[in-house]
Formats: sequence, C-alpha cells, structure tokens
Amino acid sequence: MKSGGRGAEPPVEGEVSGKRPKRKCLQWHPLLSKKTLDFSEDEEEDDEEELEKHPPPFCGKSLSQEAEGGVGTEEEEDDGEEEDSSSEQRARRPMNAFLLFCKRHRSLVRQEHPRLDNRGATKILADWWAVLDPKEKQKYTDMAKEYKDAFMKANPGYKWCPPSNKSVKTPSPGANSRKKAWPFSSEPPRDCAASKKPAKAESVPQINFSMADPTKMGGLSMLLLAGEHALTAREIASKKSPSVADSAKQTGTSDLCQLVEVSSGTPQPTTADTATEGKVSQADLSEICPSPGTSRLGATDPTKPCIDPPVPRPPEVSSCSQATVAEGRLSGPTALLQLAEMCLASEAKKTVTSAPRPRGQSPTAASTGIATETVAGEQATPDPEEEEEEKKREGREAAEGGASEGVVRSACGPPAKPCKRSPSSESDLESLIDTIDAVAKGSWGAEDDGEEVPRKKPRPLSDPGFPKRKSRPNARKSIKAQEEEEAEEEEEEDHKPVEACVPIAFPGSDREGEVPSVKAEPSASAEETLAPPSPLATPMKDEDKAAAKLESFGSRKSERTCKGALYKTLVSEGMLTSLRANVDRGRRASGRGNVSDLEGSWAEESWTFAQSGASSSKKLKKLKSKDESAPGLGRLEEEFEKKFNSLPQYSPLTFDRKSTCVTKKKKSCGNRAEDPPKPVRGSPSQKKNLFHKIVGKYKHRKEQPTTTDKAIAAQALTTPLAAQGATHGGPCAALYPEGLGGAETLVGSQKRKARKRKITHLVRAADGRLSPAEGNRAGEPQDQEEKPSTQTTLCNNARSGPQEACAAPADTADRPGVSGLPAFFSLAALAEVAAMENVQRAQHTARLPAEGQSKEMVQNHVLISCGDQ
DNA sequence: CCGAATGAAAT
DNA sequence: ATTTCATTCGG
Repeated sequence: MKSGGRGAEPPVEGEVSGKRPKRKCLQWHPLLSKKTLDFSEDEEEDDEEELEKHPPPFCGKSLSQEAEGGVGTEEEEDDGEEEDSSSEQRARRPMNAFLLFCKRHRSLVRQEHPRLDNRGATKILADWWAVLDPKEKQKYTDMAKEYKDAFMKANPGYKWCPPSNKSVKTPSPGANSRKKAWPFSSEPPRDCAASKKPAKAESVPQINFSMADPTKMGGLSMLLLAGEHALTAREIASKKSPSVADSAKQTGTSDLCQLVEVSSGTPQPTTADTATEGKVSQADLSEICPSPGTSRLGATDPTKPCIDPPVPRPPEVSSCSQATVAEGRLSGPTALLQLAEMCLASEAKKTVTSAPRPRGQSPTAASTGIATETVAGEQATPDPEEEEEEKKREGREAAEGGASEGVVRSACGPPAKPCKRSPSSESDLESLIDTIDAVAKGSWGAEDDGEEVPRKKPRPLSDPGFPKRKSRPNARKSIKAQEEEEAEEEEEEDHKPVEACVPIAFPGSDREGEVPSVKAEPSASAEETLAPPSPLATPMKDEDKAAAKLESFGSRKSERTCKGALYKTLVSEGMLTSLRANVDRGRRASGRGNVSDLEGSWAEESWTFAQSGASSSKKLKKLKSKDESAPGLGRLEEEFEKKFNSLPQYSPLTFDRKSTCVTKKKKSCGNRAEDPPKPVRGSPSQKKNLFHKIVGKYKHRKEQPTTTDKAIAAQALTTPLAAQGATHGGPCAALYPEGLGGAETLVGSQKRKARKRKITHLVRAADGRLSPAEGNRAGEPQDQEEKPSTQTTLCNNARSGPQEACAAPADTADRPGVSGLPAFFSLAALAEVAAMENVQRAQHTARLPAEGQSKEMVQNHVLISCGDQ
C-alpha cells in the first residue's frame, strides 16, 4: 500500500504484501533508543524484569532461535513461520559506524541549526564524518563492529536483507503503528505472553512486549552485554591496536557464545520457559519485588525491598523537590521520578488505600496540580490525590517530569547519598538533577566502565542535607565549579582538557542532547527539551550544560524497592497496567545487574548510570514512551547506550559555534564544553590535504558549504594558530584534517552516486552550480545560521588562541564569508565570486543572505584556491 | 513515508 | 555494480 513501492510499513500490521518490510525488525538494539513509542506504557515491564532475571527465560524463542541459528535454516525467517513473530522479529540491522556517529551528533547539529532538517543535518554530519580524525572514526568503527558482532552472535543467521520473505504479516495490530519500533514486542508476547498475559490483563492491549520482548531482550541484551563487555574491556585494554576488534571479537565471541548458548539453550524449551514466564508474570508479579532483584542479579541483592522509600524523606528534600518542580522537568531524573512516583503511590496506597482519583483536571492542570499535590503530600498526608497523580502521570508522564521528580523526591526520600557528580553540569538543572539522583540513588556507585573510567569520580560530596535549593549551589561548588559556566568552564577545560574531553562522554549529556528526539512533541521541540521548564535559568545555559555534561545518575536500589512495593500494590489493585509505565521506568532504574559482567565494568554501573540518568531522563520526560524502549531493551539497550555514549562527541563548535562569542561574552552558552578534545591540530601539510579534500568534495558536489565545511575551512585556517590554542582546542579540534590519508576512504567527497530515482536533484542549475533545489534547500536555511556560526567559529577559534583570525572576521561582521577567510585567499577572487553570487542571489533572496550565500560560494572558491596552492 | 548520508551485506 | 537497510525527523 502506500504509495511507495515497498512500503509496507504502514501497514505494519497489515501485512504486507509487500516485500520485506522492514518492519519486522526486532531491534534489539540498544541504541535504538529512540524509537519508542509510546505504547510502552502499557506493557508490563515487570515481566521483563522477571524474565530477565531468570536466566533462561525463554521466550526467547524467537530470540533464541535466532540466536541459535536455527534450527536450521535460516533463522529468522523461519520464525516467521512459527510465530509470526518471526516476521516481526527480524532484528534491525546494526548500525554502522557512520550511523552511530550520526546518532550521536545529530542532536548537536540540530542544536546549532535548529532549522535545519534532518537531511541537512545528515549532510553536515557526513561532512564531519569525512573530516573526522581517523582515530576518532576508528572508535566509531570499532564500536560498530562490536555491535555488529554481538548482533550476529545473537542472531546467527541474520541476513541483512531479508529473504524475501514473507512479509510480514503479523499484523500486529497497531501496536506499532509508527515504526515498528519494537517489533518484537508483539510477537513474543504472543507466545509467551499469551498465556500469561491474558490474565492480567488488560494490559493486553497489545503488545506488549511486555513479557516476551523483555525477555528476549533480556536474553539478548545479556548476550550482547556480555559480548560487549568483553569487547569493551579488551578494547580498553588495548585500545590502541587497530585490530583490536578482532581480538576483541573473539573474546567477545566466546563470551557471547556462551551467553548465547545459554540463552539459546533455552530456546526450544519454550514450553518450559513459557511456563516459567507465565509464572512469573502472574504469580511473581506480586512478589516481583524480590524476585526480580534476586533472580536478576544474583549478586545484587535485592534484599530489602522497599526500604528506602519509606524511610527518609527529609523535609529538606521536599523543598528541593519543589524547587525542582519549579524548574520544570529535568530530564535526568526521570527515572528517579518515576520511581519516586511509584514509591509515592505505593505509600499512598498503604496509607490511604487507593482512593478515587479524580483526575479531572486537564492535563495542563495536571502538572500544576501535581506539584501542589506533591507538596501537600509531603507536608500533610498523602491523599488520594496521589493516586491521582499516578494516573495523571500515566497520562502524561512526560510532561510532568519535573513535577514528578519533585514528588519523587519527597516520597521516596532520599537515601541520602550524596553523590553528586556532575562533572560538568552547571546549571540548576544539574544541581537539581544531582540532588535528585543522589537521593534517589542513594547509592550511586561508580560509574562506569572502563572506557569511561577516567572521569568518574563521583565524589560525593558530603551530603549536607539538602537545604533546599541551596543544596544545589553547594553541591555545585563543592564539585567545583563546573557550573561556573562561563568562566569556569573555560578554565576547567584548560585545566584538564583531557579529562574533560574524554571521549567518554557524558552519557547523560548525550542523552540530553538527544533527547529532543523524543519527537513526540513538536511543539516542545528543542527549546523545551533543552530548556528547563523554568524560564529562569537561561535556557540556553541549561541546555548547554545539559549537553555539556550531565551525567546520569542512577538509582538503583531504592527505586527498585520502591518499584517493587509499588508494583505489588498495583498489581494487587489491578492498576498495574496503568502503572506499568512507571514501573518500567522504575525498573529500568533499578536495573539490575545482569549478568555477568564480568569485569563488571559494564554491568551494573553502566546501566545504572545509563538508565536513570541518561536514557530516561529526557526521553522519559517527554514522552514516556521512550521508556519503553528502554525497558524493552533494557539493559542491553542501556549498555549499548552507554557505550554509545562513550563515543566521543565533538562539539559543533568545532565546526562552528554559533554562539556568539561576541554576543555573550561568556561562553557560557555557546560553549559547551562538550567537545572533546581532540587536540588535533594540523600541520600545514595536513591542512593542505584537507583543503584538497574539501575541494574535491565541492567539486563533486557543489553543494553548499554547509556549516561544516566552513567550519572546517575555518578550522583549517585557524588550525595552525589554534594549534597552540589547544586548550581551547576543544573547538577546533575535533576534526582534524589529518585524515586524509586516504586510507579512510574518501568518502566524504564523493557522495554516493545518486540512485536513479534520486537523480533528479542532481540537475545543475544554469550557473552550473548545483541544482537550486539542493543549494537552496540546504543552503538557505542554514545559511543564516551557518554564516554566523562560521564566523563565530572563527571567533572562537581566535578566542582560543590566535587572535588573528578573530580580528579579521570580527571586523567584517557583515560579510562573513569574506571576512572569515584568511587573507591569503585572493580577495579579488573572492570578491568576484561574491559579486556574482550576490547578483544572482540577490534577485532571489532579497535580503538576507545574499551574503551568506555568496559566502558559500566564496568559500568554495576559496577552498579551491587553497587547494591549488 | 521520503529523503540525505555512509556503510555493510546481499544480490 | 547495484540495491537494501540501518538512524533521524522535518516536510
């Protein structure tokens, strides 16, 4: 249907006749995080957990099957036969290095160029990728490989292209209408779930992957994890050697294999498994609390179930919470929030028993209401309202994120763990988050994994008790000022660029940045996402900060506990369904340990961290939907995520920073320290190469320069200068020209030839330039921003070190293009170009940008010139 | 749902 | 050599 040829998508359920729809994929992947839909709410996550916990869960049939490879034959496909699942099941192919890169940086790009659409962003990303330092690239490549390997292990026979197959079928009812995000859910559930689920119920609505998926996920994830884990470790150890991958792989493989085996071992036994599951689902549910934890992690002991929640809850906290609320939603804490909510709910129940929940208020009101409630609850008693809250939440968890958090805090009571970490967070947000985390987490552990290792240090500050918001400041301070934002940041960077830079990245931050992806709310869009609810703080700052680093936080036990309790309650009450979402989150938060983890590095910590902070945070907030993804994927996802996060993220600044250094003096906004580090500098020769490259690129595609390019150019120019500026280097650094060697592939320049169908856009304009469409499309929108940004970049660069660059550009604010370019380009040439451009464009675009465009042209020319030189 | 990009795999 | 599909998300 649909127009498109293959389309099957929409029909998701629909079967398809179509060819292979992509839909079916299971997507085990971790990263996929985003997808998520919303349905997640419904499902019961618990099951997942439980299942997960059990080692062999089972359901996995599909999974296992795949893993096994089947029983013969082609794995996946077959499934289909068995269950339809197969159809759905098909896992999505693992992302390649570039995709990983895109995923990681797209948000940044978008941040810079809000107006730019994804296509444009993709282009930029491609450019970045092209110039990315080989080393950096290698990281992504390795990860991709790793990912792929793990994936393959998990799905032995996986074919990138589905055998024609059947199509999909499986109409899953709508579950995924959108994308199929979680295909698997549907299926598995069927098997396993079927039995159990029904009873429960209502939840049923569909999907669910509740059990099945999770289960699977669990299995997979474990596998993956293990594999990754192994790999990672290895990688870390020998990060240097290129071949690492292989070795790692092997190692990983074995581990994975084992895991796989384990899991697969179960496969057939579906029955048994199923039974188990079923059990779990229902029976266990009630008990869930303990069981999951226990089973899940042997190590971790779930032990005390809900202790935390009840306990603490200092008044102070409450105040904090309020503050939090005020701020709006923070992302990070989402998980916490949920947890809190859960806790709260549970408490409430206990106390009050369920009460009616009015819920009348409209959503909007809800938030407010909630806040109020929260407060009230704290002080006085939990009222029925709380439940209301739950419901509301349910309805719109996302929106309320902030509020909920607050609630959470109060409810759960912070265990008091003081940990704050935050490397860099600066803004209130951070502090808030930290606080929350701390509370929630209680124990936060270490973070992570080997790769990231360096940074960690969560040094807890002592927890002074949270004096309301003040805590925040204190915290910050104590931590050291990361937040200082402006000034401080710089300094910090200077101090330890390296650390800061560490590729590792900030999981949290990342997410934040990405979060926006939530997609659900367009309106909210970036701003909201980024910006904290409360206006007060500068939104930008927050963003930056967030982006900059927020880390995650994790809360495990407490949440878990809470969750368990809550869960129980809910279950008993039947609310489970509704809560499910929450639970998820909670669950997620709790994260269990999972497996192995051999070294452990990955394991708990990672996810812990990931989970709460990172992943959930934003996403959840906005939509809860996201959760699901998380839940579904669960740890696996998280791990990947974590790993993913560990990948270095380069700041756009590098390329271009919009910011405005000028505008704000502070770099605060503009700068985000995000980027790493890469010192990079290029030698002249390198530069030259770079230019060549660029030139070539342009030749091939004349497209617009895109920010990147410009940036690059700028960079190149500045580079030398910058070199010293290393400190700052941050900005410049990222990409370094070096790469060219060619080894990498020249990809950048030559974009893949257009497919026949696409060719259209290739048409050349009269001038010879690219077709207007292209040029315009990308160019225009970006132009404005780009231009400035470019300049900015320069400025920044300059700032960093050399003033030369700056000076020039600064002067000519007007003509960015020209100004930016270094003197050495022939002005005349530039001028001509510009003139031409202007003329042409002028007609078109009247105002604005004529320059901008011209600039582009100019740059191109310039570049070319350079090349020649 | 297409598309822009890169890459891996399949055909 | 070409085609699929993975991720993103605005049109």
